[in-house]
Amino acid sequence: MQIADVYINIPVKSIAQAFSYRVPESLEKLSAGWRVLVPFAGRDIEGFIVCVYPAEKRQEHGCSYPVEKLKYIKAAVDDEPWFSPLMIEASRWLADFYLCSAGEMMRLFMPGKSGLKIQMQYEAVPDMQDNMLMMVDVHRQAYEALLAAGAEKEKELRRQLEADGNLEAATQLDSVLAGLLKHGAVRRVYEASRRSNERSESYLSIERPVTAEDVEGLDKRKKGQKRLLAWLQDRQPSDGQLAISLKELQQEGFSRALVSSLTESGFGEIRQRRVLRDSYRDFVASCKVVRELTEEQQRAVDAVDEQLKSGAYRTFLLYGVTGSGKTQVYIEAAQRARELGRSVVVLVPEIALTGQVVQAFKGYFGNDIVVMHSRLSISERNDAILRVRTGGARIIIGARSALFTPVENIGLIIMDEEQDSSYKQDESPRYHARVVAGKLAELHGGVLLLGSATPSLETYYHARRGDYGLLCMPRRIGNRQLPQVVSADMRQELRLGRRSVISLPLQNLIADTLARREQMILMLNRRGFATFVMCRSCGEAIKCPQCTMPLVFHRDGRLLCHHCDIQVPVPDVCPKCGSPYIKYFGSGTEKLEKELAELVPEARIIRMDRDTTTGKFAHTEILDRFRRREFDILLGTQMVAKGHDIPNVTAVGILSADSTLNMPDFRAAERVFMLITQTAGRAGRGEVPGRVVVQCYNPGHFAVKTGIQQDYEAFFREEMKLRRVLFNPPFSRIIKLVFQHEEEREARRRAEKLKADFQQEFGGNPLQQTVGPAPAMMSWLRGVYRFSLLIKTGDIESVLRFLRRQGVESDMGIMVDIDPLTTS
DNA sequence: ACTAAAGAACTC
DNA sequence: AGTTCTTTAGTG
Repeated sequence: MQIADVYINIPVKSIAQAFSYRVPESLEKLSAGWRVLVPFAGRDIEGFIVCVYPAEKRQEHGCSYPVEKLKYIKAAVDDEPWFSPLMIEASRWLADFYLCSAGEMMRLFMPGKSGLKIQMQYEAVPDMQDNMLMMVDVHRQAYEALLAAGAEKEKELRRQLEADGNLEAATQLDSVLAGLLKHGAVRRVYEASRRSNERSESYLSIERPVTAEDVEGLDKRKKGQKRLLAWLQDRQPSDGQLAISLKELQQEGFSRALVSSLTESGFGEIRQRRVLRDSYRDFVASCKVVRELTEEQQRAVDAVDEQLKSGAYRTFLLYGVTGSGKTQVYIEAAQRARELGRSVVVLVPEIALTGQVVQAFKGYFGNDIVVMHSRLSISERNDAILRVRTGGARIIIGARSALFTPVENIGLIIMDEEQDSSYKQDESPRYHARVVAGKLAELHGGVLLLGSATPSLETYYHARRGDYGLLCMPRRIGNRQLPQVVSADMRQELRLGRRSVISLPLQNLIADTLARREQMILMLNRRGFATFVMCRSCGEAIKCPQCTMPLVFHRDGRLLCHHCDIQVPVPDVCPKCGSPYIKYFGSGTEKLEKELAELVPEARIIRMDRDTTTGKFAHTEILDRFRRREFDILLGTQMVAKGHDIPNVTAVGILSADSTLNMPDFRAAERVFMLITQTAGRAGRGEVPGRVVVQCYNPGHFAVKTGIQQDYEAFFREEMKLRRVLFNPPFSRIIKLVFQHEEEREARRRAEKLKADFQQEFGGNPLQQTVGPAPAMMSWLRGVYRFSLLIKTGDIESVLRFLRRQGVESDMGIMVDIDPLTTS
């Protein structure tokens, strides 16, 4: 008798452990990595097998639960294991590190949260007609309907009862079913179906070569068929086997009816085949294949190549200024990995940037490419996985979730713009793609290549220490100049009585750029119209009812919470004091758009922020239209600053470069520096040198200054001094714990308790510090008070052990964030 | 004395 | 999370 240890696919901390099941003889093929259907707590649910062993070895696997009491696995979900042993190992390690369950990590390796759709149905137990309960009409009607139908979902049963005219039974179906269940006249059954839906297409198949005689031999009246057959003869592949989809034939002007009549004349037949959806299939290469590398590029590629050949894991930082040709290095490195028969994962920070990388890679790798990100439908992702598994594509391009493509033998993981904050997942499990990529590369014996012009402090620190290989590319290709950046002091603007969002220097730049018929980008890092709405009588800002964050006014008249997407009607009077004096403050992209339209009515303006980029390709579409010069000005949130390369853009305006500088967060300066350099880097990608205006309130701050000078090294030196003094990363690592409880006092008390235990354990050790507890970012969220406690540590392993001992892992009231992006 | 609702415990 | 077991409040 075989026993399987199974993780249940429910993201709940309290059942984050393996449960054992007996493997039925019919399913003896099962091993670690299979997805299965198991009975659990009175229902059926999906689980992942992590281990299979004979019943006699039960003791060794650490549990004395009697074997006879174990339930049987019901079924397998797929025809093969879904998770490789390596994926399970990676999940285990990551779960240990991020203090979540291994099952929760494993879920990330599949598209959607589960592979099964499980629905509850009701089934009548036969021969219960004489039950006392059946004296009541409604019960009898429901029972008989179920008896006639077999098993049915509640919805279907209700519809059935309505159709039969048993309206009373239909309306009280809930309690009727509860009664029937209790008396054993009805039982619940669970129907599981696979979640992926496969798409197929019809195609014309002709298995023997079409000859000129065939075409001639057709009846003279069959003109259309003759034309089609002749066309097919031209398109004939060397082996003579034709298989062309009806859709393609239709596009060539051959109707379905015509194709059928051709088959009736004895040529081929119409068949069905599965198609693997790929919305990026028709992307064309954006540039011609370049073989010549600069000396710097060549050195970088050689270093990666040598490491790849050694088969040992190592991380490299490709530290190259904007325009130094990092993409070419990625392509060459990927080529080397593919030559060794290994898979490649290419990560970009934003889904919208995948298209661009696909275009860059297409010319070199053709259909060896597959795209993977969360905006693809689950079915599309399943198709992509199948393409990887059947060997059709081994270069995976996508956003952070692409890391979890179930793929074998990864030789190279590339993370472009590695400093980008979107590499951190902001919901549980709160992983950082850099950490996951590092672990995967280590387990696969591969190379992790981090690329950036302005690396995160952590990464650059490790590269300088020699933990990572450092590959520098300080020169721009063709020695193109860096853009000229000037600041506009918004305090002075105000002193001169100028209250517009757009400063005079920026107005001049806009006018000049338009006059020269060049394009420009404006970045304002807040969407909406007015960023907060306040009562002028009592000073109260209108807040989100769920999370108490201030609401943002949008031009279409909606009040939105940018955190939980809740929509609230705009009040006529203050909800607190009843005063009608409600005023709108702050400016977002919508207001900028309006002011800009008034300032330069002749300019063609397009806005890009989360409100205008809802669709899968909305983002690419806006950029493409801008690239085609349908617009003069692209304005938007920081998404306009990320990675794309538009040659005719010669000017950039950053509207609020340092608005987040005073946030109580140790990364505030880093964020401001990155924002300025990244955005400024959009200017002057073509022949004309770029010009940039940075509007700010703190032109003297070193992050603003070094940002304007685009001097990463200077910023790094200055910021590292502060980080060292304050024991902040990279000199320490931070763990954020958020304690949540309905009672404010209890939330605080539990935070204090953990802090006391921590000090008991590590007290006096200068490398083990706590900060707080303090009210968390959203101190009240959906009826729950939140307090956060920070741990700064020089020895994260021992802290993780301590937290595990404290039961943090399985405590629903504590949210853990390792290496959080913000500390507030 | 019995039923419905609310809360806690448990899930191989 | 969802089911079932346990306790408690509610009813005539």
